[in-house]
This record gives sequence, structure tokens and C-alpha cells, in this order.
Amino acid sequence: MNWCPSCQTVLANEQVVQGLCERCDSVVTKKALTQWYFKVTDYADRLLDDLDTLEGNWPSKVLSMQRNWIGRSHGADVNFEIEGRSEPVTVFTTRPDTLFGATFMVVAADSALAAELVADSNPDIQKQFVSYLEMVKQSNDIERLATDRPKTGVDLGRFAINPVNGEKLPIWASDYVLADYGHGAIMAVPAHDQRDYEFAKTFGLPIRNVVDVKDENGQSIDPILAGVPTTGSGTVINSGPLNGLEKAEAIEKISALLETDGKGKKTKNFRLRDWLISRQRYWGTPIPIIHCEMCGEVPVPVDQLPVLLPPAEGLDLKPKGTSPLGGATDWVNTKCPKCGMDAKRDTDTMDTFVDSSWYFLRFLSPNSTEVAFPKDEAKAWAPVDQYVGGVTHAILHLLYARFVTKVLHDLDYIDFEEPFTRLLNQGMVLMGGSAMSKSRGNLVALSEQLDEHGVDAIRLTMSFAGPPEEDIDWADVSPAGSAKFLARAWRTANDVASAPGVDFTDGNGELRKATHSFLRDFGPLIENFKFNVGVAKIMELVNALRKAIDGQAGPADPAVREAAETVAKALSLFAPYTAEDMWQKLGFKPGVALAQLPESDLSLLVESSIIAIAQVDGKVRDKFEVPVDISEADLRDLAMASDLVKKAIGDREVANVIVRAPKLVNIATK
RNA sequence: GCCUCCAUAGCCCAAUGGCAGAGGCAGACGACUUAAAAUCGUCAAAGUGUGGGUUCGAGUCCCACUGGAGGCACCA
Repeated sequence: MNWCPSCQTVLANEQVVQGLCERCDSVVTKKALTQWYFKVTDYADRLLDDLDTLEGNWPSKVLSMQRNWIGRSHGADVNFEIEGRSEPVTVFTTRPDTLFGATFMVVAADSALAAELVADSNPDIQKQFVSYLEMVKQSNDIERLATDRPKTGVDLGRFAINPVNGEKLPIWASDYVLADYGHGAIMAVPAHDQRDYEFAKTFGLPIRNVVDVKDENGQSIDPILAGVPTTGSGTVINSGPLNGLEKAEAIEKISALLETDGKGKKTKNFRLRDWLISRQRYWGTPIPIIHCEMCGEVPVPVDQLPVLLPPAEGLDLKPKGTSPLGGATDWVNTKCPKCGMDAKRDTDTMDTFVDSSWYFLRFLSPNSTEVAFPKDEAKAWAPVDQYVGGVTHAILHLLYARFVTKVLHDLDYIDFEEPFTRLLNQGMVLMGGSAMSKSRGNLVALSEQLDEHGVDAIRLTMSFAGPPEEDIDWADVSPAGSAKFLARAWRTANDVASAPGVDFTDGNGELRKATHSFLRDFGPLIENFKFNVGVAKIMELVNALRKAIDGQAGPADPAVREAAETVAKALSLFAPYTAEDMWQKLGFKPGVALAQLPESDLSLLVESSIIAIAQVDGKVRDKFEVPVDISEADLRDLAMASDLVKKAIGDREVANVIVRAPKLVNIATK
């Protein structure tokens, strides 16, 4: 399993990023240990298929990352008899159509199968194998990930029988086959697989073309002459009963044939591995298992849960490869719940991702000592309607929580199968293109920014900089500009000369229109997380308000008060201090956050006329003011009568006239 | 190698398939001022990365390419 030499603990696959520990960036090595797993693979199909139900509500990036990570591939299991072994060896392949092209077999060097096969081989080979295995074990994930790594391996001196043609295939051991994917063994078809091809070239193994793949000129490519394997689709050749079939047909036929003969079957495989939850750390939840010499591994009975951590005093908490809990002798030594004999507690703790996989349910009853969460509360409140978090958890927390949710559902604790209905990945604040980090430090000192511009301006700057899911480069934004805008908005509240409660009805029409079109647009923008556009709309309204105060309407116009109150209420979402001050300057008691934005009076926004545009072949040629209820025929006639339109049409023939009353006419010419 | 997302004025960003501009930063000019700052106002500035396609009409839909960001990767 994955081992972090710095944290001195094992890690789950999801916690190894590019060969490095997710927590501390140390190079992860391999270590053989007996550990606890959650069988996530049993849920692989559902975790994958249910992603479809989140489509549109989760970022597509996260959906694709999870699909990628789960990595389902369809293919077939094929059983190969092994000379001198009673049991056949099963291999998984996505290309059973190329079975006739198999020229050797490869087993994972670090698998039990390789060790077993070599044990019955000759001593020379055994010696080679042992030293090869030693070399493999010493390589870390970084080396394994190198793309230009030459193929290595050892001929085990054993043979497999191809079930379709009885051919003897030499069996090799190599590290390019993974022990924990599929069955840890593959059939090698060098003519049609890049890795098998490289291996065959390195060790002089035969290459047999069984798929006639054509190049762009329609010429057949011979993998041996071309020097590259042909991995694309084509017609099957040199393959007995499969000859002449296309890829999909051949896969169906060979799968059926294998099944009939009991030599294989259609199946699927996943990239997803089971979740290794044991950690050799003090923090975390103790694994509730008691090890008894007589009864084996016994779960702690429900009435003794939860198992609490022993006090940390006196324990060696430094990472040392074994759990610090091992030092808590009084805690470790216990009685077997089954037979009552002396027994020992499991000293590992659970991955903290286990806890974060259901914490949102615990929020429903944080003080309950009886249950983790009450069923009826979960039914009433969960799932989470809107979740906000960083994309860094796309395949960690968000996959684990989905898994735990499905398990809880199956155990009938909850009635939903997905924990988070909607997901937003917020972006990061960058500086000059660089993310801030432990090594680079805080490139933008938040406290200094707050001191300089004030918390309202900083919050507004972040909201206004762009869509919340995008990163913000602090070098591109202007907190000083935000502060300036807030001052401008604030000043309007001071200018208002009418009293609270004044009737808005007779206020300046133009400003009222601006206020109510703002009210129409603002709510949906906020609900759809378009905060940057929402802020822009407030700015727009402030501009209109300023103009009205300085212009014809004047500070005493009721519409000025209406607009200023609206600005204060809307602004309270982004700049609560400024908004509150405006609110009180406007003569209200404290609490702008509790003041509701009024409904938009749509009747104020009804126009009697509108500017219609006339296009010729999609290009705007003329505009005219028309009644909003103009008929299509009238609008068409108006457009056709326009001199500018006539000029644009010239002597061409009119082919089609599209009318979208009252806004647009488009005249298409031949 | 496979997959996903993105590309709009100098910059950050808006735009139910229907007039490319809502908002801001930076800029130019004007008013106020003895002057400056602050404030108020006016203006200028892309034809939407490139090439095709669909459509009456494309920033928006489709294909290819270029550039950028990200994910997965000896997964058979």
C-alpha cells in the first residue's frame, strides 16, 4: 500500500497526488501491511452512474474528474490454462477481439501469482526474478510515472495456453502490469497495444497482426513494418472464426464463444480502488475492532460505542510508523466482547475523511449523545441543497461523502442517495498568477489590505472581480476602486432630502424605472451566484441615482429615496457596514440586513414603444421606434419601406423575411 | 498518450441564437480649485484566438487548429 515516510502512515490512493503525499508532498513509497478498507468498489457502478443525476448542478469538471477516477472499462475475463498448474489464470482485457494476436502473457512482478509461478521454475530464473523484484520494490511512484521508462521484466520459464487456438505462450513478470488492477495478469497483444509492443521489441518476442487497420490513404498498416502498434478499429484477420468481423462484432462473438466454452465471460473493471482507512496517527477516530487470539477480529459492541481516544499525555505522538495509541497500554488491553478473554484494541485510527463524509448529518443534532443523527431530522433537512468548496476535494471528500451517503441509504438511515444537491467550486485568490501556499507564503496579506481599504471594500472587490468559480488575480483588481464606489454610494444616502415613509408613487419616472428594473434583475442574479453582475447592477443604480440627485429630480424627489433605500438593502449583501450606515442616514432604525428588498413593480417597466431593428442578411441597416404591440405584417411593411433597407438590398432578390415582432426584421437575399 | 474546461476594448469582466457593452480598472478631456487632491461630468477604445460549418441571423451551436488552465495515466 501507499506509505508516506514523512507522516509515517499509510495513505489511500486518492491521497497520493502525482506520487506525492497530499498532506506533506513527500515522495510516497510502498509498504506491505494488513490494514482496514472500505469496499468502495462495491459501489463503483452507482458512484459512476449517479453522477448523471448531478449533471447541471455540479461543475462539469468535478463530474468528469470523478468519472475519470472511477474509470470503468468494459471487456472480458479470459481463462488461460497454465502448464503444470491445476487452476487456470484469468486475465482481463478490453480487446478480446485480439485474442488470436496474443503472443505472451505478463504477470505483475510483485503479485502472489508471479511468486508462485517462479517457485516451480528453475533456480537460475528464480535468482533473476528475486533480484528483479528487489529492483521493482525499490522504485517509487515518481519513477513509475516516468513516461519514457524502458520496459523491464523476467521470463518465468512457464507457459500459458491460449484458449482459442491452443498456442503455448511464454509467461513473463514485469512491473508494467499492476498487481491490484484486473487480475494482476494480462494477455499481451503486441501488434495492437503500445505497452505490449514495447515489451515485445525489448525482449524479441513475436508480434502478430490480427486487426487490419487502415491509414488515412486506405492502406493497411502492418505493425511490424510500420514500427508502431495499431490500436484503432479495423477488420479482424488471422483469427479463425472472427475473421472479417469489425471490432464491436468480434468482441461480441468472442465473448459469447468463450462463455459457451466456460473459458471466459464479458465483464468490467474499475480504476477505483478500495478505500484504505487505517492511519498510524493519534488524531482521528479509533477503529472499533478488538483483536482476540481466539475469536479473531471482533467489532466493538454498539453499546460500547463510540470508542474514545485515550488521553494523549504520556504518548509518543511523533510519527514513527506505528500508531501512537499502541503506547496507551491501559487503553489497548481489554477483554474480548465475545469470549471475555484478554484481547487488544486496534491501535490505528481512521482517515479523517471518514468523519468528513457524514459531518453534515451531525450538524442536524450536534449535542445528541444517543445517535449520530436522528432519522427524522435527516429526512426533514438533508440532503445539502447548496455546497460550496474548493475543487481540491473533487475526488477526495466529494467521492467519499457520496459513498458513505449511499451506504447510509442502503442501511435505511437516510432516504436520499446523493449528499450535495448543488455544488459550487469557488476560485482562489492569486497574486501575479501564483497561488498562495505554504512555501510561497501569503503573497497578499489580507490584514494589510483590510487596514488599507476596509473590510467592506475587500469583500466587494472579491465579489465584483469575476464569477465566484473563477480564480481572482489580486494584481488585476482594484480595492481602491471598490472603496471609491462605496463612498459614492454612501454619499447618496446623505443627499436624500425626503423623509422615511414618503410615497414613492409620484417620484421621478426615469429613476423609478431604473430602481424597478434593478429589482427585477438583482434577485435572480444573486440566486444564480452571479455576484459580480449583481454588484455591477448596484453600481448602475447608484449612477442613475447620482444623476437624479444632481439633475432635474433633485434630492427631495421620492424616487431618490426609493433608489437610495434599494441601494442600501442590496449593498448589505456585500458591504454590510457601509449599507448599515446608509440605512441609518436614511432615517431608519438599525438592521438593514433584516430589511427586505421590495418586489419589482413591473407595470413601471412596461414601454409603449420600442426600437425595432431591420437587418439585411443579418446586418443592421435601419432602426425605428414602433409600438410594442405592432403586428408582424406592419413591422415587415415598415422595414421593407425603409430607404436604408432598400439600398442594402440593392437589386438582389428577397428570398425570405423573418419577422420577430416587435424587435426585429431580417431580410435574407439570394 | 487519453479526457475536460477556457479564449470578448490596454486590463478585469457583461451579453434567453437577434443592434457586441451592463459594470469596473487604467487612459484622455472638461467643471470645481490660486493650485492640487477629492468630487461631478464627458469621451475614446474591441468586431469576440484562427479557419471552416449549421442558421434568415453565431461571441453564443458543431468540427478542426492555435494558445492557456486542469484532471487521469504502463489501468491491459
